[in-house]
Amino acid sequence: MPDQTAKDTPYHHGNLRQALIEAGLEILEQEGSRALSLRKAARKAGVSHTAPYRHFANKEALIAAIAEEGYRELEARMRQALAASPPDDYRSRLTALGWAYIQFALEHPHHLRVMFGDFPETCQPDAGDSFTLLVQTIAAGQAAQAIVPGDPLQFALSLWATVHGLATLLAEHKIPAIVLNGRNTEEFAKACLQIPYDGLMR
Amino acid sequence: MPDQTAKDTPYHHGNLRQALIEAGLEILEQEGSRALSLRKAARKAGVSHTAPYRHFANKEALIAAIAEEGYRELEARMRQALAASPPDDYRSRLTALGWAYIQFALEHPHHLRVMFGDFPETCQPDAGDSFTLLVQTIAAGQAAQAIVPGDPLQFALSLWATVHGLATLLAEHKIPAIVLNGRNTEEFAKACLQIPYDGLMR
DNA sequence: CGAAGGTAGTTGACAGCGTCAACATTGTGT
DNA sequence: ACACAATGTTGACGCTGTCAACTACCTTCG
Repeated sequence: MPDQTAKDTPYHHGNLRQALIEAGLEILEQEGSRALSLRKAARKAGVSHTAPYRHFANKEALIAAIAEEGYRELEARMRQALAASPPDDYRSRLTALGWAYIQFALEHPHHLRVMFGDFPETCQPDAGDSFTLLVQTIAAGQAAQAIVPGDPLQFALSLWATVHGLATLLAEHKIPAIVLNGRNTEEFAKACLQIPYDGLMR
Repeated sequence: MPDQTAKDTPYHHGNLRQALIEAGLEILEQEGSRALSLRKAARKAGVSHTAPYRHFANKEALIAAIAEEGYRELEARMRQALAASPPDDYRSRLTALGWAYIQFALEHPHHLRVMFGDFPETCQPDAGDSFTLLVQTIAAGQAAQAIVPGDPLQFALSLWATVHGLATLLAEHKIPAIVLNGRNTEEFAKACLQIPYDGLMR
């Protein structure tokens, strides 16, 4: 679907803010983060090149909004993965969380970059809910005597780092081919996660 | 030191390629990756705005060269850390490798972003040597019966992911303040690393 | 109903960017 | 000495983010 023309846009767009976010998302998927520009998003939404400034203070603000969209999607996937995994098998539950994260990264590498890239003000609170999900899972595992005692925040961050590192390295194709060695990405990634799990499980 | 003027630059610069890399590095440190431009680097090196094209095919090529510089520095630091740690204590050796990586990330966050960012063609081979260092350390630990048997490449990647994830999250200030909780970054990061180590050590 | 004012969108301008084509200068090898 | 290759310069193009000034529409109050 090409750019909007002057068909159904009677001067006032209706919901330009959301349209710009979606246009930006499309650009991201199709052309990557380098190609993401305010003007292109505006063109895609069928408005003039400065119309976005009525909804976003600057380019960064649009990017931040796109990133937030990503945080929401990521959290939804993680929540879903958790709901679909056995309630008592904490290793499975943690694996499900990690794999959901990595799947998101593989399907939307550009979106991930925007979420965790250099764009400031996109700090903690955004990924906070997903992180909390991990902390709670660990705490539950500890309550069930399945996970070693210790600061759940510390444990969560360690696992988060492993998953996040794996996700970004996979998404940016920074994994040496020798390491992957033709293996299925899913089985490979999950195998990587077992190592810290072995350190946490009892 | 401001831009070069027409003092000591007798038309031919002498070693413009390296000068541009260093100029780019300076811009990176001082103004971040968003501010890095061919024209600015050229200005800093005291040449016209298209002179860089005699040494780099395009902006990406300059960035790739800067990234390579980073890979070299990172590898040097890791090698140094390994040399300075006890030869038989494999937990210490792995911790030293990880902490060297994280220190580099904290001191040069923008450089790290360029090394592992979206700039293509900056793939595996570059970080390869540092990665090999990790693989060798693990293999040595296995030979000494200090590390659990298993594919050292797999183990290395898992640890790499943890360290890389921690490094990027710290560098981008994506660690929720609650987690850090006023703790010393070094002790905190090292504590995070102990979890996968517990899974690997015997 | 009609004027007032705010909200949302437009036009035009500016400087900075990456890149290309054409040209100028310098060093080198025959 | 001269041609040639390597290196650097000038000028142009279209793209970008952003600002200022202007315009169209909606709402709301008199």
